[in-house]
Amino acid sequence: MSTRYNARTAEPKWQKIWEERGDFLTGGADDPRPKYYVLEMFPYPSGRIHMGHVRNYTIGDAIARYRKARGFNVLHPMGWDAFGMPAENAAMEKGVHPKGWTYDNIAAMRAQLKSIGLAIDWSREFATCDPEYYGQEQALFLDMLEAGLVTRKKSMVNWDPVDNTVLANEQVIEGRGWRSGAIVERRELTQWFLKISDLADELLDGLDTLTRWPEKVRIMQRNWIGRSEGARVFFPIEGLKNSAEQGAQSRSDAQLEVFTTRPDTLFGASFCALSPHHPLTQALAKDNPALQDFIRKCDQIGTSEEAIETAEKMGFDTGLKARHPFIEGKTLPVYVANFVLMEYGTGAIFACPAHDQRDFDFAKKYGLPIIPVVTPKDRAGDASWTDELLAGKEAFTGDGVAVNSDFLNGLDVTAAKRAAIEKLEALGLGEGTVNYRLRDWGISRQRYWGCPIPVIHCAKCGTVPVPRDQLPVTLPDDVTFDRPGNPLDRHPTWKHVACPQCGGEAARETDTFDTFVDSSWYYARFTAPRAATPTVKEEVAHWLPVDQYIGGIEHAILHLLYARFFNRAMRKTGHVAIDEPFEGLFTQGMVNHETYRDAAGRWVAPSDIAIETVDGKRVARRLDDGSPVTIGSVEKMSKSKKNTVDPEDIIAKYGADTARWFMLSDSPADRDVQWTDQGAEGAWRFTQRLWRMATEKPEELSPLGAPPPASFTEDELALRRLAHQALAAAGEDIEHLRFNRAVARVYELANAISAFGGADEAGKWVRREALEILIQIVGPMMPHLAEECWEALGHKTPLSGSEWPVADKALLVEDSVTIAVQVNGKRRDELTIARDADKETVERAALALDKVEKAIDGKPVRKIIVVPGKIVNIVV
RNA sequence: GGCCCCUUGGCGAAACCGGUAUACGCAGCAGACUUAAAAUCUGCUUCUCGUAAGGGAGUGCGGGUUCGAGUCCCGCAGGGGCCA
Repeated sequence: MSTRYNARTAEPKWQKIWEERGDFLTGGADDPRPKYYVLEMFPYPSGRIHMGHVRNYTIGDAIARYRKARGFNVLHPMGWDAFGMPAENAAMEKGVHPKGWTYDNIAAMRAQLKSIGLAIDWSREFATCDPEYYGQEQALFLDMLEAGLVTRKKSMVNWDPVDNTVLANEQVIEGRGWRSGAIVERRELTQWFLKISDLADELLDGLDTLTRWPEKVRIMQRNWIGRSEGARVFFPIEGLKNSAEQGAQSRSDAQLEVFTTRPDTLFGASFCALSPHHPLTQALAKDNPALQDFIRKCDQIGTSEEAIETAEKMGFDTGLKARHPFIEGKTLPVYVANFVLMEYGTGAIFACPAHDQRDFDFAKKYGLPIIPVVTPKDRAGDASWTDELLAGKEAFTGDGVAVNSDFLNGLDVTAAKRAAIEKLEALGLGEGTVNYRLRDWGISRQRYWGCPIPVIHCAKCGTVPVPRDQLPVTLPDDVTFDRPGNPLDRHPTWKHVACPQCGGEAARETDTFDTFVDSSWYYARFTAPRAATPTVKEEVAHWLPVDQYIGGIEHAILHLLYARFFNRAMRKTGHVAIDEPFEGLFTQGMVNHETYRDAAGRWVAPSDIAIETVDGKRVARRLDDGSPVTIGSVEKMSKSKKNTVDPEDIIAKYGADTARWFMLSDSPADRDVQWTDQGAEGAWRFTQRLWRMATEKPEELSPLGAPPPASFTEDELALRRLAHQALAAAGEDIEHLRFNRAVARVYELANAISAFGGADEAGKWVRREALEILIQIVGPMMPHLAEECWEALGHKTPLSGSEWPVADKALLVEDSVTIAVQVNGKRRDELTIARDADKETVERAALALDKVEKAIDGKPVRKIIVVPGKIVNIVV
């Protein structure tokens, strides 16, 4: 019965059986099995899955199936990150309603995901745009508002003039909006914020507990939080003209408050600088057109730190003088400078040009003094060093010894910082403090397709939360997208409501949440997706944290930091009982593909070309007109470069299992993988080979359930050992997401079974044992094919309902081992010897080898190192 | 510029705690089967000297530690990521 394996009929067949059996429905809280929660980052419903999804969900699926077979009660849900701008863009471009567009896309993508054969509990599915979900999100927000975790404040925002919305700093890439690509502008708006910076230390310390996270991600988050210890220093100001300007000070009696990470360099200070948005700057600008002009110029640079960093340093001398806290009678000029950020520290700095690059550049440009106060340790007392510094282009920012610094002289940087802070505190002119790069999370978006912020603005009562019994605040359906701006704001009736407190005329908040809010708690909602409260105590206690979270590295900072914060905020408001939501994190690599361009330099899709090998070189041509195509570099699959491969085409041609197998073979899951036709062909060939092995010669297999034979030959024992070793190793590999190694084990075992000759009863029994183990290992990775083979072998219970086999420990260790024999660290021969042979026996056997004797060449043996089971090294 | 990571055959890669480098796959070559092709099966495939037996070199480059280094340490080069 050597027919071809037909994925097109087998895959839907098993998908139906799994669904009917309810194999992947999660067991209740009373389920005696240990819990295992595996979650992949839920997709945005763009309408079509791409290869990145296939990789992400195949990895999670293999884990889920393996854990289930190992006796865990597995929670493996799926949902949709369904709010966001593409739906509104579609509305503007194609005139379809965001809601219809989104739910249609969800239906299409759900069908595609199902065709991959994922072991998902679809009964828990939800979309973030379901009112049942976002209503609970509004309830969470009100709780956080009450708990003081939310604030509303004026702030400078990144305004995207094309999308007409506020962007988070992380959404600004190289000064442009991450979606529209428009150059971002600065604007001041009143916004809702979640107070993530209040939890900066908690979030930082928590990173140390995340031992099952990639070190890389933890480092990125640590840098993002950017904790820096330093000092606040108060510089008394001279030359203020009127009290209005004094009133604008951050401290009374005309002091300028400055944050610095280098209080040890105070003696090298040569000027102070204010941000263009500092209150004092604003006050001074009121009757100073030149300064107003200067501020405008600064704003044109953009808001990103990078843009500000790379822009030419510009300054405006205010004419004010700041008194040096340590040096009696010394004053520093006060500038407004474009490189000082209002959002970092206090929006004002003192500058020490010798030891800060930006200050250095600025001082050179405006001819301000450069006073070195730290010298490198090996140049201490070397006068020429100062000349070199002044002549050069670079500030000295390293560690060294303090000089020209009065009471600090001779101290290293760390000690000098401490001493400077102590002195400032004694003088009442400053104090040690901690500053963070992390800023509060602005969550207001001027968009329609998002979760409405559940507050009402009343002229009399101020900002009033929407009463709980009026939740959810749902989006109106009758909106138009014919104009830019927020449709909620211009809706004729939606925003007009009575104030819940005084009953007077009031207006709803028309901003909606940043979609990162939606994705910050969906993992918790999956534990009780239909509950009338955001979470259910028993369910979150049972299921959280997520045991294994899987997604792209691109979310290393944004999503993962927000979710960690949100989870803490949920804990403080009584919705969850743990700090860290994701115990294990795995970041999978991207799917790449070669790129192709035609003679005119236009990108050409892989499906439009044919590749042949001519004289050992790969040559590509267009399929339609045969014109030559240049083969370019391998890059991340993207629509713009047209180097995508549609999963649907692959599934139609080879079946889902082939695509899954390809995704798990070869490259480690955390590295990028290159999609190639040959690789896909290879994966497909293996599916056929496995099917042949399971079906071709049933007469060479013992009947199902036949009793084990009394004894085995050496060959039989060898195959049994290999099978059980592969089983044990592959289990370990899958547990640690090392699928490429598990795949290699599968090939090894398959090769051994094919080469196995045993034809007697014992041989048939061993062949069946090995084959069944092979198919069970393959099960989590190519589930449909494995089921089909399993059934062909006579099993009545599907693999989806079968337990993972237990490897026989006695078969995992060999009786004899082959070890290498080295002479002076150089391998000369190998030696097969009993595993438990003692040192002396091994030494004697090693010395008796001809090649070893020859290599020793009569020289005296000085030492023999024996590592049991590994190696012998003879030193002569 | 700072922080972090990576570099192993023609290619993707493996090598667990410092112990036989290149498992497994892809591509390639040779052969079997076939009228022929596809499919399948068998063998070869790090480089180098040699007909062979056998020898030598070899994990980006240069050093070091060690009986022994792809693995640890120092320096350099190239590539990538994040933050600037």
